[in-house]
Parts: sequence; C-alpha cells; structure tokens
Amino acid sequence: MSSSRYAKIIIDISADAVDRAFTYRVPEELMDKISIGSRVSVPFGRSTKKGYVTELISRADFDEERIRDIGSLLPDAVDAREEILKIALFMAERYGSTFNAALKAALPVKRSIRKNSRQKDPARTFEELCGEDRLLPGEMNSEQKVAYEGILSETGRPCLLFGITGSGKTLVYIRLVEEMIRQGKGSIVLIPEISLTYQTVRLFSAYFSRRISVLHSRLSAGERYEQYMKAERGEVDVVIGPRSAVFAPLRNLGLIVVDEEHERAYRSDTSPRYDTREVACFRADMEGARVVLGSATPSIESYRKAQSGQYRLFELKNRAVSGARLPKIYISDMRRELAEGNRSIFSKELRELMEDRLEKKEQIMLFLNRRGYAGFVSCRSCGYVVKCPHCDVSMTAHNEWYYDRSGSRTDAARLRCHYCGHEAMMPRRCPSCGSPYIAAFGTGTQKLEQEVKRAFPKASVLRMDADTTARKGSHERILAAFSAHKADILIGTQMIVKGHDFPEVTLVGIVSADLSLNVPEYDAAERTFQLLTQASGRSGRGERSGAVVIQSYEPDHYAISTAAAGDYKGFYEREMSYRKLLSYPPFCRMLCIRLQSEDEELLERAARGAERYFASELSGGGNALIGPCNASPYKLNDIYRKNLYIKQFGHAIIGHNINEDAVAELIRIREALHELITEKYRGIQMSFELF
DNA sequence: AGCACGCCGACT
DNA sequence: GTCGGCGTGCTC
Repeated sequence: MSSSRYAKIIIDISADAVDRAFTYRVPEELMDKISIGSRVSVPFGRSTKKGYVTELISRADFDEERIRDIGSLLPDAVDAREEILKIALFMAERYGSTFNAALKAALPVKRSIRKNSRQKDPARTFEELCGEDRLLPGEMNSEQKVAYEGILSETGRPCLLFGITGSGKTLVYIRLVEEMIRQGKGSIVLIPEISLTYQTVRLFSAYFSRRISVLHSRLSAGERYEQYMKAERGEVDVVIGPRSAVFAPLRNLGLIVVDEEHERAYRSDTSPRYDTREVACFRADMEGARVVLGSATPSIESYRKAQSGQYRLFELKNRAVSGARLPKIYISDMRRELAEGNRSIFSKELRELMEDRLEKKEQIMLFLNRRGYAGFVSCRSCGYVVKCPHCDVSMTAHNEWYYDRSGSRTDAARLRCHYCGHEAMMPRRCPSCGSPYIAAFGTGTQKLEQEVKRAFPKASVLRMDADTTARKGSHERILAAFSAHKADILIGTQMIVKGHDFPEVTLVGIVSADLSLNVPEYDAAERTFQLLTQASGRSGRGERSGAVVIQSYEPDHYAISTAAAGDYKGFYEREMSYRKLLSYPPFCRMLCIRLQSEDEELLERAARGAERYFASELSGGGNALIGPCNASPYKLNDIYRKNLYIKQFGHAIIGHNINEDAVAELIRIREALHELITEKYRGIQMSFELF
C-alpha cells in the first residue's frame, strides 16, 4: 500500500459519460489511510465531487501534468468493501447500468438517526411483537436432516430446497444459520418482502433475537444505515431482509438463503434491474459461501438448473406438522355456470361452501387480483371506453363516499388510473356520443365486497387491498382483526395470499384464476400456478380440513389443473414443452430492451433504427429479434414505450451451463444497441432486462 | 451530472 | 452590436 501513489476513482455521478475510473494522486498524508473502497472527495472539473477508490496503482496511467490530488478522505462515510465493489462491477456489466447506479443500489445512504425516544432496535421490536407466542423450532425430521446434511456437504453449487407448504423449510434454514454461527460465519436470509406478520421474520427474530439485523420497509434511512453499520462492525450473525439485504457487509459470510426464490420481488424493477438470486450466487461464489434457494413452487428456471445439475436438489415431500391435511380443491367452470343461468360472481359450489362455512362459523378468504370497483367504464351505445389522459389504459371505477356540506353521506363513483393515479369523475353521459348508457364493467374487490354483502347479509366482511391499506398500520390492523375472528370473510388482492397463517380459514375462493393467466407475459402460466398453489395453501391450516374453489373460464388449462392436483412436476413438464415450442426461457436467454420517450415519433424512429441495425449487424449466431412492439401500457405518465426482445438460443441444446455464453452474447448486443441509440437518437431513454 | 464552448435569432 | 438558446464535448 505504501508505494501506491495513484488511485483510480469512480466519481459519484450516474451518467454514462463519466462512468469510468479517473486517476488521482494520493497526497503524502493519505498514503497509509486510503484503501480500496475508501470514500473520498476529489476535485472534478470546476467542482468537488465524491467518489470511491476502486484501485491503487504505483505508476501514472494518464498525463502526469493533468492528474490532480485527492482532496480528502471523507470521515465516517460508508466505505465500500472490496467485495461490494466487485458485486457492483458485476451488476453494471450484467444488467447494463452504470457502475455508479450499481453502487448506489448496494450501499445505504448515510443518514444519522433522529434519536426519537420511541425508536427501538428493530430486532427488539420483533421480539416483543412475537411476545408470548415464541415460536421456537423443534427437532428436524428425517427429510429435513437429509437436506441439512446435504447442504452442508455441498461445496460450490447452490442448493435448491424444494419443500411443499408446511414442510418446514424454515427450520432447515435456522439450523444452517446456527451451524454457520458455530463456525464463526455470518448468514444472509432473503425474503421477498417484509411485513410485520411474515412468519419467517418472526421465527428468525425470535430465535436469533440479539445478533440479528432485520431490514424492513418501515425503517428510515437512518435506521437502515445503522443496521448496515452493525453488520459492518461484526455485531450481528444474521441479516434478514428483502433483496437489498444481499449486499449486507457481513464479515466472513458463510450462507445466503433465498426464501421463496420464485418470487418476482427478487427482480429489481429499477435500474440496475438485477436478479437477486444471480447476485447471491455471484457473491457466494466470490466469498466462498453457500447458497440455498427455497420454494414450494420453484421457478421453472431454478428447477431446470436443478435437473441439469447446476444446482443440487433437496426435496421435502411431507408436512412437518403431522395431521395437517391438504385441502380439497374444486374447480368451477364459469362457462357452464353461465350456460346454466348463473350470472353472479359466485359459482354454485363456491356459494354453497360459503353458506356452509358461515353456518359453521368458520372463516373464508376470497381472492381477486383486481382492486377498485370495476375494471373499465364503457358506453353501451357507441363502445367508447374511458381512458387515462396520461396513460394508454382504461380507467378503473372506484366507489367513494364523502360527507357533503349538510353532513350527509354521499356516494360517488370516481375513475382512477391504476398506473399514474390520475382521477376523474364518473361521467353521467358518454363523452363521445352523449348517450346516458355508460356503465362500469368487470369486477374488482370493491364490487366483490358489495356482492358478498348482498348475498350474505349476515356475514361480516373485511377487505384488504391497496386502497384499504394506504394508511400506515392498516395492513396489520386488518390482518389482526381477521385473525381474531372479528370478520367471517376476508376479501383481498395478492396481499392476502402471502404467508399468513389463519387456522380458522377452511375455505379459500379464487374468484377469477383467469386474470393472471391472461396477462401478455411468457411466464403467465407459471405465475398463475404459483399464485393458485400459494392461495390454496391458506385453507385448512388448522385442525379442520379445508377446501379451495378455483373459478375459471378456462378450467382445463394445465396451470389450473396441475395446481389443483398439487402436481408441481406435472406443471413443470407441461410448461417446459410450451416454453420449448415457443423458444422462451429457459430454452433461450432473452434480453428485453425498453425504449421510451415523450416524443412518439422519435421513439418510432429509434425502434425502427434498432431493428434495422440488428438485422444488418447482429443477427445470426443463434440470435433472433422479436419486435419492436408497444410496451404494456404503451403510454405511461405521458411517456411512450416500446420493447425489443432478443433471444439467444444458440447454445441451448447442450443443456449444461448454457447460460453464461448466451448472456455474454446478449451483453455484446446490448452494448452495441446502447451505443447506437445514445449516439443517434438523443432523447430516448433506454433500459434493459435479462431473462 | 455540470459546465464551457460555440454558432445562430430578437432586443436593451 | 450583444444576450441567450441548447447541441457537443470534456472532466483525471
């Protein structure tokens, strides 16, 4: 370190033009203080900027005359550890972001905590929350032991822990973390999202109460920073948190667990659009740690990797708690219901089972993946559909009420855009033809609630969706009320499905399985299967056995039939043959290039330009371009969006480790198109996603 | 990201 | 004549 007279420094500006290292001279007094990852202040142009030291070198690699001195070493700033720099470099390369943007994703913002008397250590808060119902794990059963021993004996490969709901994956994680602690190593446990009631969080916080850091969305920037520094200082053995926790600066990392590995939340939706599982594997490989991916419904790509030997597979096929039975699953064919004259939201089966459960004072959950009152508003005379003026989507009707000047309650329908939040009045007459026959169609959770109340007037109903949980704490309040059996029926969107344990629920109704099946994405069936499996798992968790009703207009679809049969492998086979037929991942690697601009015409030209460039320079060698096509929605917040998809399946047939070559090829294509667009079509925003 | 340099339109 | 528009290019 003593001979390092120069430092390569990445300046803290997220722009392509400066996203490279600049060389600075290390002043005498900083020579023994600066190391890789140091946060420094440097003169840049005519201003002063912050930056990170990425390399120390002894000889100048730039015109000596023009090299400037490092200004100062920033006191108590968040230095990046060398591993984090390497991860950021990997992310910048793989996901096409700037190095800076990657570093920003990986490092917390330094912010001091406003010392507020009510603020506590988040781990403590969880401990108290768990209170008397300390959920202490017991002994592992034989399946769990096999997985545990196997994971510990595996070196090099990530492990996929495929365990049905209730098979006790968490106990395996806990024992692994304990073993790591015994070996003096730290662990990171990733979960798709943190809610106060999430079981894995509760178990971990109760079990590792002191030396755990819990990162959740309610932490302020200061608290987050504090938790980060605790890990940095070696004060914790376990960090549990969402995807960003994969960057936790634990010393001597031994294990990364990715729980519910199939969840979408593991893909970042802002640049850098990283896949947490890939980052976890990269980091673990670099630091000699193990990776465990756990799921009851593994993602197609992970299961495929387990099949091809890239991952090692462990299965938990039995429920850990004896006596817990799997629910009975009914599929209601809504076409037949309609043909038989049933035009209501409920199939005959669902209605009868609901009546039965209400009579027995058992609880019901109804799942519908659309909030608001109705999906769209349209004119029955001319067919006009009310659209958001800023987005290319139909407005959703919402029922709202307010107290007018005289103090009486008034109901009013309002229209809302679920993408940008734009609101408008429900028109009384068609804005296009003036006809009064304008009405709301389709069903959202609000309308479902209304229909439930009408059909079952004596039942008490709770609704949980983005609209009823807007205020802080309402999420927990609704779940607590339902848990205490203050309501018979809980209606909700996605958010009621995730990991909650209500022993008195003996009926789950999936009001429309088709909503997620019919989204225009290649993995719609996979996501439907996961959703149905997860929702079904909510029923009959206690002593009484449960039932599930799946309503669909497409009841023979394999995603529905295999989910109903609890047949993961059957689903996997069908889905794989579909993916193969249409050349979708994992039979290729796919790069999505998103272009956007306020200028629709410029966007059109850029997309065509990219298409032509691909055709003349990049096609062949197993590459194929799909598109350009309009993104969904085409216009969002007054910005037009188009996508191009490039598939790379030249190496796919080989089966083993196809991915890295294909990814390298797609990165090459991405760089070429990035250059083209930035040079020739200024004003176009560009981002990438890798599948 | 900033900031300067540079080359064309309407104003003190 | 010059003030100022933002296209282009550079920052160790």
